[in-house]
Amino acid sequence: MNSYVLYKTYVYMDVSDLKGVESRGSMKPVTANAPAYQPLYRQIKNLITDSLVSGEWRPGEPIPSELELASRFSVSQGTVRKAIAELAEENLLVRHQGKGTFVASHAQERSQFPYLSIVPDRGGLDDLSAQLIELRRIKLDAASSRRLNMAGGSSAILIRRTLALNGAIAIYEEIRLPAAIFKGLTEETIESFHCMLYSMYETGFNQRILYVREDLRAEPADGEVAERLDLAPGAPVLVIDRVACSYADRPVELRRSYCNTREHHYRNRIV
Amino acid sequence: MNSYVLYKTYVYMDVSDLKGVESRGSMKPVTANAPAYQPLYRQIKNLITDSLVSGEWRPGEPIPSELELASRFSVSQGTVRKAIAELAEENLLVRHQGKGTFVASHAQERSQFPYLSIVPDRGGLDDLSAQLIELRRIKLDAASSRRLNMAGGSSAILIRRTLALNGAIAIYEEIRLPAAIFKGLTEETIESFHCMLYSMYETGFNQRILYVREDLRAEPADGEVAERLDLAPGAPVLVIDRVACSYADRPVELRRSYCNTREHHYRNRIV
DNA sequence: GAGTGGTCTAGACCACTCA
DNA sequence: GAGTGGTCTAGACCACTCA
Repeated sequence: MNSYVLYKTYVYMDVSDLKGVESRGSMKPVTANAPAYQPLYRQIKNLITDSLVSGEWRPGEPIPSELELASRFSVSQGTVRKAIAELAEENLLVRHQGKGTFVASHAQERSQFPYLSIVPDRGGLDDLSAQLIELRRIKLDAASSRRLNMAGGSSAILIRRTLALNGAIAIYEEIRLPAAIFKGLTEETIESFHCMLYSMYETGFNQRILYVREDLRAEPADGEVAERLDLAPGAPVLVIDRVACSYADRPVELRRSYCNTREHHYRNRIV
Repeated sequence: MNSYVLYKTYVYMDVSDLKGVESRGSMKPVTANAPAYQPLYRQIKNLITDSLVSGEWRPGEPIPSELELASRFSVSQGTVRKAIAELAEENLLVRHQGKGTFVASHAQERSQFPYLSIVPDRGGLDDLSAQLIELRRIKLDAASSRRLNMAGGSSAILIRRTLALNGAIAIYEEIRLPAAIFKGLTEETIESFHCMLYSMYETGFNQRILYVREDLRAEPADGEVAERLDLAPGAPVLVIDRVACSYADRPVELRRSYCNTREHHYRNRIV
């Protein structure tokens, strides 16, 4: 178990317990090196997050029960519940009444296509398939390096592919992955996970995608894009620049998607 | 005060209190006409929502304190807190420690430009201004009527305008509002609220926008769009079709925005 | 100092799952 | 029936705001 100190400023304490402690019930840290004051449930939340990041509990696995964690951390069940509630809200954990609390996993998610916002204009999305064009090593340009918090010229893996929605190719995309994180990734690995890249990141490389940021633009289709999407050169195409992030806001994937929006659109809900 | 019956299936009850009551501690409703079982805090949440919809408490105003509501509904403060927490999560209420809980209002929001996802490629958005082109009455076509849950051919108000971001026109948009809801809306009303339409809906017409759904496409700019946005005819433009909804998922605005994305983009975060 | 929301505890019981 | 998460209560005290 990790070692840690909880700062219970709310707890009833005899003054004799407070030897060497400077403040009590204040916002100030208890010792000079201690982190700034946080409510207990947030400290518990951070401890649980540490265990998730370290891989003590893996995606899909159950974490200890609320009562067990309460006993481990010497707090009430209610405090553990509040910590877990926030983590569930942020999609790090999933709770199932009667069964337990589990580490969230793309492999067993309600949404079959996580973070795919492109949908057919009419009817639902039943079938998604990917056609790999190539996978090769590259050196990152300055802008991409910066977006991945990496040094300029770092090596990366470039994946190019098209996606067919309900059988019709609608997306061409280029994906850049830091080589340092995705050591040993091959075309075979990708194919064994079908098109579920985020399941593969999680299972194969312990990189769980928690959220993505996207920048969208309308641009004219160029040579290869136009060809892949069966568009006339210069025809409008929806370009999506994505950064996918893991724990602690760490960016682990860059993706540029070119979407033919003649029979599809990008669906979004705000708030 | 509204009249209501709370179903406390968890409460200690003497059997003598249960005359005429069919079930106890089960999922079945207590009477034939009663709504399906819900936890107490959700019943409280619905009662508070009713008061918001009816206008008992108006945007920006404080609602009664937690202890006062707990006493009104004869439940514990914790149960009221849980109801309020969900409403705050859904942006219906805003809590301020030490001050109270307030009905959320676009007029006093952290974000100055609610639901505006278009941002400049470099630098922040400091200044937003609108140029009204026209406001006139129209009959809705079939598709628009359907999206607003209205009968075909209903009358509506059409607003056309451009938006300038940091001084440069980047958006041309057409807005359709049900005439039945926005009776008496004039150009002067809009101008008195500057470009803050959602503040106007809220203050002038008691329609608070809670969320929006958007469908995005890349399309070629046509005559007027191209002209307004200073684009060559056929140049790619980002088209956003929005439905803005109020309480109870009621759609109250249709908006089609054409965005020049040469120096701006649509920014989104998923999960 | 009075009043507000925020945190924390302890304990009871319900709803659900699985063996 | 044992174990899980979910709801609800009562009560104590903290953090913050305002007069």
